[in-house]
Amino acid sequence: MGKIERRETLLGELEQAQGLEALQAAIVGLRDHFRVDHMVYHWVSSNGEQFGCGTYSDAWVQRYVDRDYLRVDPVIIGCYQRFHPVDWKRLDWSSKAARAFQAEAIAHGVGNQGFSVPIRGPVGQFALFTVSHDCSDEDWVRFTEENRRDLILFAHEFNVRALELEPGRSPEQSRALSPREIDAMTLVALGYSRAQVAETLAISEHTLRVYIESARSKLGALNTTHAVARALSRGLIVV
Amino acid sequence: MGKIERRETLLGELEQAQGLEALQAAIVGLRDHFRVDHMVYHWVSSNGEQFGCGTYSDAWVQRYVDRDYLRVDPVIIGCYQRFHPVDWKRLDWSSKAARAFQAEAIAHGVGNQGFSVPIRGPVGQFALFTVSHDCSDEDWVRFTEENRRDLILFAHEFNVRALELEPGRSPEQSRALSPREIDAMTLVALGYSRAQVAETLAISEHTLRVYIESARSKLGALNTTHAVARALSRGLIVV
DNA sequence: CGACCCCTCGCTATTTTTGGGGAGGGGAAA
DNA sequence: TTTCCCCTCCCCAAAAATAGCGAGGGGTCG
Repeated sequence: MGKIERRETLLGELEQAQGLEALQAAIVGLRDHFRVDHMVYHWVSSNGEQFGCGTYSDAWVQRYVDRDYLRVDPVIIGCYQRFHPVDWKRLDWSSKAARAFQAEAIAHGVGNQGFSVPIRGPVGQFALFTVSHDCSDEDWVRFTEENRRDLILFAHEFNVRALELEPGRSPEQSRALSPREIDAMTLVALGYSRAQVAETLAISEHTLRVYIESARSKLGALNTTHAVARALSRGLIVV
Repeated sequence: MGKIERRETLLGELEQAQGLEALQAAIVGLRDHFRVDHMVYHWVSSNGEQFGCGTYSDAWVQRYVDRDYLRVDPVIIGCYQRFHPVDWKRLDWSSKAARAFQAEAIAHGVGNQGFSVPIRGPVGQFALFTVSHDCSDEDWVRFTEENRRDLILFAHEFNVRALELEPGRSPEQSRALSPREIDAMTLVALGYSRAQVAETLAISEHTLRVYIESARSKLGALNTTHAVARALSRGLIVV
């Protein structure tokens, strides 16, 4: 069976995958398909909960969690700010903590090469699809050039499956804001004071306050800042 | 030339594409490849600026912008809250405004069927890769099932190109928040008052204030609400 | 070593926001 | 037609956030 056919088969299997175990099985299949040391899908849900599957050793995963390496790992830090899939070599390993982390990772069997695809969800979800391997720089460049597109595709497919696992996320859960409320909240989110917002919208400050309070009660928020946060998280306003 | 080869050729061309004109040319090529009526790539940058390329008529684009249909279009509203690529039929067209919008869109040559792939960037960018066509429901289901993966792949490729067009976006432009600042801003975003946050973090309210002000200045924000909005938009905190 | 950032604490005064009332006209949906 | 929501305006008192000054110990990086 050729490479393309095998890829199609794996994609088909992934589309059928239900639940975390199936994803775990799928990622092992992918690792063998790409002939790399490790493949990991890791995901931070909108409520901060973490979740993942992959082929790293349990010891490494445990250590990673215990020591809160999320805040140290240049792969995470870099990908949080990036949009493109990225080769680990292009990340910032200059800090002392990062280098110590890297050494420890390699000691735990993580390859010296890596490639990660970041993907974001609507309410702050952040997922990382990573492939890691131990080889020379040249071999790695060749590998990533050959497989970049496939990796992106698999990353996306994993995300779709993973999102299904996220509990109780109905898009219509919150009443929409009225146009005026959206205007008001947007300007407030942009840092304008109430007086400025009222002036900008050409309404009295009292009226403005009614909008803000109305939006707050619709969003179930405790105060204006909370309401802005919720409106942003739910995509009701954009700044 | 077979379909797969043609796809590979188009992907190759897209990877070479530089600038908006090249993207526009690429999207026309894609439309012909997929044999659909319209294909559009549309992107809201982190500073709110909009940008797009595609095959909709100028009249429709102009009208869309003039009437601020971004706030009405169920495709935009729905995809903002969603993660998956979505068929237009699954969106909420129940409101009067939405139906009026739909009728007008179809009158302007937009197909009755559509499929959109939402993709998000690290600092609030939001992109939508859309294909639209005029055909029966059955034909459309067949089309989307056949081409879903390819559409996702092209959406991603467009994003990579588009991000290159965004001016002066260095990943390190915004200093990261310190752990304590993240704690503070997160709790503030959750609606806690300063007193409550200080108590929760077991620090004095004065110290807390230092964190908030520090975060605010790092984020270039005008006030706390603004800082929370920016931190959320940039993915520095999650609520 | 010096510079820089992180964490922690303090004071006073002013400005702003919030919470509680109430009121009327217009439009859309049931 | 009635009901509900949207838009607009007003007052007052209490609570909260902001602005300005200050201090010290700890770590990392060049």
